[in-house]
Amino acid sequence: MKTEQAMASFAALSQPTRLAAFKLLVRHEPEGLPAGEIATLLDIPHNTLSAHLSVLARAELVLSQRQSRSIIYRANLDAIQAVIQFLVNDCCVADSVTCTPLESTRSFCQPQQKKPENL
Amino acid sequence: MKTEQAMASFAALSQPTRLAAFKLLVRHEPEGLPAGEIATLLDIPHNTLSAHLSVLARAELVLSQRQSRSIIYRANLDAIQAVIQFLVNDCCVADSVTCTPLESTRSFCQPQQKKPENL
DNA sequence: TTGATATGTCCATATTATTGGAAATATAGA
DNA sequence: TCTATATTTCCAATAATATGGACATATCAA
Repeated sequence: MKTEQAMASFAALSQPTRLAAFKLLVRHEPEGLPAGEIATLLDIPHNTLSAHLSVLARAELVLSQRQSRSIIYRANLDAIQAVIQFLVNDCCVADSVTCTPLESTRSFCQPQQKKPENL
Repeated sequence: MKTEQAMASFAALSQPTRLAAFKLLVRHEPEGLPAGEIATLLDIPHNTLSAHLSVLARAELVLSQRQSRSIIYRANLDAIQAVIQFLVNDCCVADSVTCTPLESTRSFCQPQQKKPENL
């Protein structure tokens, strides 16, 4: 993962509404949630949420797909896994520190059930 | 780890100079580096760095200790480990996702040699 | 006590982020 | 087509953050 993308992810997750939205979407994997329902559940105006979702999307932490009139947002678990790997490999590896090899971080977030094909 | 502290950590790491400073300190574990040397190595004014180090310190990502005229900064590996755990447990755990249990993340950043007593 | 060194604090400026009203765009159904 | 619904974009006000010059504080050595 590039440093720029890691920083974009950190910036995205450093804002309360965005962190709440992301966690909400993680809890609603793999179906996702329409933007309007996220706004309702978090009790914030739809246009404010839209701005926050676009920040999350730019950081690639969420994916979206239009479904009829709604736009369904989903957490990008691969991306958050990459952020975790970045922290382990780029921020956590000191001369005097043993880290588990890169491969073993891959086991962190493995979907149990197949993701739907339509995203 | 509290959500507030996790967000403070994300905010701290989302700024290029601060991320560079933190990574530099990780690479210089466990001796740490004086503030002035960090400023020199990153080529930024000492007062600008001082402001950034105080953000990292407020997020508890770095620890400091005065040593004569210098103030030695060190990366707080326990804190970055806690951030990783936060991501795994709070952001990565969806209904359909298996994560390795909390304990196994502890093995990530284990110092090989004893830390010096004076911090 | 004086001078040099190391770092932090104060402050003003510049930049970026957040917020939400109003209008625009996209879709669906009658 | 017209209307309702879902979401985004535009825009302007406000708030937060970043930057670095000037000054303050802390330490040491002579």
